[in-house]
Amino acid sequence: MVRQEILRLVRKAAERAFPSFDPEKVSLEHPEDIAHGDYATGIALALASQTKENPGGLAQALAAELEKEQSPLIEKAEVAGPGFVNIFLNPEALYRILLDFSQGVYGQSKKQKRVIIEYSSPNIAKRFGIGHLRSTIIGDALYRMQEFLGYETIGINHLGDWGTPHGIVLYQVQKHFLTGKEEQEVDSILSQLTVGQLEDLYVRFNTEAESNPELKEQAKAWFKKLEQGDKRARHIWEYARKVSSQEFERIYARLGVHIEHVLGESFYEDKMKDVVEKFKKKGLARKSEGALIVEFEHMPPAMLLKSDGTTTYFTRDLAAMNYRINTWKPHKLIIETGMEQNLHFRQVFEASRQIGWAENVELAHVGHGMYRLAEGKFSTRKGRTIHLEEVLNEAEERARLLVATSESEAEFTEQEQKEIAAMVGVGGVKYNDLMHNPQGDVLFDWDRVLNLKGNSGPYIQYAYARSRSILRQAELKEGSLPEASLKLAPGKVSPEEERILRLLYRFPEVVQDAVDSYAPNMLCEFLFDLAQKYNVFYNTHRVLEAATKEQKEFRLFMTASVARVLKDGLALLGIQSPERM
RNA sequence: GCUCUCAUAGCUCAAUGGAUAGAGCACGGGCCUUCUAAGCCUGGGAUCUAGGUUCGACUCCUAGUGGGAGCACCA
Repeated sequence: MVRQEILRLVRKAAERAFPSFDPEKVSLEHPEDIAHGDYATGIALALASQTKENPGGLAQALAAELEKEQSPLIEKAEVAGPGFVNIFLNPEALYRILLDFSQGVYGQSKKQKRVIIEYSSPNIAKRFGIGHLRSTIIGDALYRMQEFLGYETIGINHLGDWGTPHGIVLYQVQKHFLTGKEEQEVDSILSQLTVGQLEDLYVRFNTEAESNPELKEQAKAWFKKLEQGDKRARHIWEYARKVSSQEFERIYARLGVHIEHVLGESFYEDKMKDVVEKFKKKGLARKSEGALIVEFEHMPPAMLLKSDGTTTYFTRDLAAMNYRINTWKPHKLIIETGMEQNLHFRQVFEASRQIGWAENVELAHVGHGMYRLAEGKFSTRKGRTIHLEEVLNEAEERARLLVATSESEAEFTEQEQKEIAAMVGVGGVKYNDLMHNPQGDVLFDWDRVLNLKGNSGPYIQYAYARSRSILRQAELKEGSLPEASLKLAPGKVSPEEERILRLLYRFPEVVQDAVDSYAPNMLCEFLFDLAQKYNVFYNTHRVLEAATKEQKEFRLFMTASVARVLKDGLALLGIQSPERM
């Protein structure tokens, strides 16, 4: 990565110029205006305020030391403004980097660090709602970006398949479908139940329970039966889990998401007893009002066992922590869920540390905001949800209407139209989710979710399709760009081209930043910026009819680099790039 | 009541403490005989309030206002 190398050089120079300055405090940024260079550092300013020296003089000293490094990467370092040192990259080095990019080589380092990420984690017996899109897609993007950076990444789908809510489903199925039936009929009755029906039963229960709170006791009793291994409870539960998993797999396939391990809450069923024992033995658990709790210094307590002896999700998540850390020995464990679980995971992490499981692992909870309706909020319990399939169908339909009016070189067949509409529709829905900072809520608005113009997935896909169209018509074999195309230096190329060149090389560092801050929206931003700059170039200059052979080759080279980065960048977001649209 | 989180243009979002706060949507005006107009150009518009820290604050601290979430038998 370019930034790492520049940072190293600036630190070395700073050590010589200002021996008292902590090299760790060296800051590096991309100036907004490219006239201010590719990188800039304001450390002379920071230092000057401490030593009361002239910041301009300090900056001069730093720039001089930096020049002495004679790095092939740096063309010049100059002092500007109140005391910034602006660093300009050497065009030739830049070209070499971009040449690698055009062939998909990004200089990723193999760090061999192992990272576990838990994401998606829908509840069984409910259809896949728009709300589950966030965890699924943010998690998927983080997964892909980490792999890109060279981490060994393990994905886990922590299916919500255990706990009292499932008692509701068991109770309802028994009451409405199985009461008074013969044992041999049960299988055929169950096999006709759909996830939609299970969800309806759940919603109905909650409505009825509002006027009849006693029902909740029934649900609890059924969950207890399940936990104790009651045959009927087990039977219904297994069926609900199976039919839900099939439904989820269908959605995942459509989203292009694959999660290696499906280890739902029920997987930890037999591992919880041990967890409870360990906490008791270490004196970390205490009886309170009949329940068994763990206490914390600056947080409310969390419950290991309810007064009826059943476990809670706190118990299960602790068992999951223990299992994952023992099984995979990760350097880092990330859990992606809604932010309403922030406190819960702070408790789980703290408890894990108290008992000594987390000594060699960094724990991170990424809590995302939820989809919000302008008129109020979604609630599965009350049946106010938007199912993801509905959204995807509508998005694909809108994309298909646009594809039909495409000005692409050739007509699309029916099949091609369908494929493109799927890539564009699904890509648009995903991008709309990922472009938001995970922490914030996302206002659900049909027109926005299905937007195919402006800052959207399809906008980036469109820029890609245009660039590919040019490369096709140039009949260029991939990876066959001649070195001759590198003769044009920045400064000799147009501003539209230079802006692209000085943006492209940042791709890997943007991915790094997005991973470090768990924010795929940073990559969205970058790709949109790049697509936008390419569109500006596209509208200002010709590639295929460039004035000189040299210029044409240069523009083809740049187009190939842009195409590659757009495609690979979208892929990290889990979005496909159609060759034509 | 306590804790966490958010507050930037009419709307939806950007901006590791740095140089003139950027986009998109919407609205007004332009650009297809030329590589895809899902595009480009152009115009108006914004940091919740009051203090503080800093050479420098949208960013950090304190208080307040407003939205969201959580706070033991739901997950």
